[in-house]
Amino acid sequence: MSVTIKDVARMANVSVASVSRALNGHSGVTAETQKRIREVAARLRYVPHNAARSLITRRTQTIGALLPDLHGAFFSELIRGIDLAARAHGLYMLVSSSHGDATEAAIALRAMQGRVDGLLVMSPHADEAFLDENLPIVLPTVLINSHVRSDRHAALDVDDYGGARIMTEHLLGLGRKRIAFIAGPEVNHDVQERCRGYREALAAAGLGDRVFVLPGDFTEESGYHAGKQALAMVPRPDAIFAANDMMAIGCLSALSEAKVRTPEDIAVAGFDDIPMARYVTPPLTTVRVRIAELGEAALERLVRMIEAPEDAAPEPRTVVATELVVRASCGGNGTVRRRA
Amino acid sequence: MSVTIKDVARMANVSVASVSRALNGHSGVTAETQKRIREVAARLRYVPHNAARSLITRRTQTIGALLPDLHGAFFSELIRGIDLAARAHGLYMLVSSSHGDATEAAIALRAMQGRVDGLLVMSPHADEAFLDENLPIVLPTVLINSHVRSDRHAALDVDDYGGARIMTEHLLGLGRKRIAFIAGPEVNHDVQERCRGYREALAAAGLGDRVFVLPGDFTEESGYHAGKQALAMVPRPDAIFAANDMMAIGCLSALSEAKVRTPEDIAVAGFDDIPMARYVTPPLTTVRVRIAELGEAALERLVRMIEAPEDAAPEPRTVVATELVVRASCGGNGTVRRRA
DNA sequence: ACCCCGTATGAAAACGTTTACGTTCCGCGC
DNA sequence: GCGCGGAACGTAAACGTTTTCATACGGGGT
Repeated sequence: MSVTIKDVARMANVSVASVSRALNGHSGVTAETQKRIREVAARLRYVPHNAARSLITRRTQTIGALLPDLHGAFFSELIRGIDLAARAHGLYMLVSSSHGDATEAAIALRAMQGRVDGLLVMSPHADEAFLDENLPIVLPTVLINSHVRSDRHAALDVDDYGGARIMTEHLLGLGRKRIAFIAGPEVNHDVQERCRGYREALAAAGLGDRVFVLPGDFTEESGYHAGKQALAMVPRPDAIFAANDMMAIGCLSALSEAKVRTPEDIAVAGFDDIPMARYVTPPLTTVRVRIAELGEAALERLVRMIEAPEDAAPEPRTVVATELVVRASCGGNGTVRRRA
Repeated sequence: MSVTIKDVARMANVSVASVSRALNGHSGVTAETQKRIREVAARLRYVPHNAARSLITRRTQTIGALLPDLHGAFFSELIRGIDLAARAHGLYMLVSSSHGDATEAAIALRAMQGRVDGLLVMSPHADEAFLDENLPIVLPTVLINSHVRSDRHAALDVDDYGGARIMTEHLLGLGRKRIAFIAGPEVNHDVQERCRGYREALAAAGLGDRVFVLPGDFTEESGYHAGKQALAMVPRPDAIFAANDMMAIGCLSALSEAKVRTPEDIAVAGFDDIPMARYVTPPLTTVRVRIAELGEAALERLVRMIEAPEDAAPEPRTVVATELVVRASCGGNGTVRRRA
């Protein structure tokens, strides 16, 4: 059996109330009593039972993170950013991921009830109705990269559109005229925005009839296949812009296999700037997303919501900047251009 | 205010006991009563308060993971493995990381009290005394890659020694005679074991006097510097074995910068088989550690401990296998050799 | 008709905290 | 000397569950 506050109280010849006060640093207890209680607590190795505490205080010092998956560099970085910021606020992080379908996500969401002070949600299933159905009342929630536009939940997005647009413009600026785009999973909100950036950049350049979208699913293999497809096109594209880095890397393999030179014959660009992007041959031009910062920003936002009184004005939807990272795969010179 | 079990009971004209029974699928409640209660609960969007529940059941359906850091592919994979297995058991994962010193780790450890059913610990600070001091009584605990040898806690290790030894033997088998080793942080248990594997393989080959250990700290930069140092040695090594992949990659940069050919002049090998290893030029020969499997195995072990009755015999210390992955950086041909 | 037993249900205790509210006591000003 | 105020401390309620125990009820065996 675990040692409880009662044991400490008995040993120190005080009431449980005094123990609670002493250990939490509240007033109403003599310095010497406090000292005595602290000593007894330390001797007994007393550690308060958090479930009991949060039952009464309605605080758990924990935030929940609902993620679709944990695969790859993106989530790794996201979690790291969240954890970093959480730690700074003395918060812990309850992680739940890999829910393939909405039912699983719903179960996970409900399991968070009474365990967390707030929620960070990044899930393709998290639409408005889903949240209403499963989210108990007023749990502060921040949506990350969600297509949901609600004024009841805060939202934080990556500037996918801006990043894709500036990349497309960069390729156009290098003189490329036939730019193909490798898309990702259709349901993915980021993909849609990236694709939109690509389309609109072309349209703005008067090349609206040169939109070539190849299918992909974010995996290296799909990028490889898309690369093959691009090679089969007549006339061939002179640039390929993939919706993420892994597909761009797969595409590079397809090109080098076909002895097509990068960037001379076909320029290649990706999106995300995963660590690997610097190390492939040739180094990959891409759009950097400061993922850890995204996580940090999301958590900071959540903390503000948790601490804010009811009446607090809802903050506007926040957009996290992306930046263009030019490397050899598109014939650039290695500069980084930041974009708001 | 949140809707509680009492609200459901009142609305359904039953007692809270019946609601509890109905919702938890216990016997002692008519099928039709159960149905009615379920309907009311759904209508009111009732979600049980987990803190209250675990206060009485002494179960939280949560395991804690105490990690030193979240940086890099290793922890990403580890967490993924843990999460995967946890999800299969209906468990959630409370993550705490980045505790720079023992004090922070202790705070994190204590904060887990009453929040988790078991603990996965991977921390350089987690020695026997530390655990005794801060770990409340009988919380089931699995130590990952720890140097602590205790029969009170379960332990799970990567076969660092075996992996390093087989890699060194492989390099020797290719005819390399002067093999340098780039070490990692001194306190790191894995590093020590890897270094031991390297030393003993050399000793077994009668090359005990050709042990060259260069300092490193697991970062790419330190690998780069170690590469420079290796180049300055007379006579030069004909192979460099880095204690992890990132240092091997940094080393590759140093060599290519100095126009030294890999593998013709100097073979290079790493350890971990991070995703990037396949993509660098030349692709990196390395020792694969199935990190996700390590995480899964650790969690499975923990689950067994949680479910096991007190009297259960302690399982022996488990070692997770590594395998040799031969790629171009040491002149191999791309095979994988498994090792128990 | 009566007893008994199993089943459905309710009342209440318990889990370990925090905190509102009393109570005691001491010192101070009149 | 007396009342009064405030500090120190204790008592007990509250948080939302689960579970033990008691109770009511209905039916079958005698």
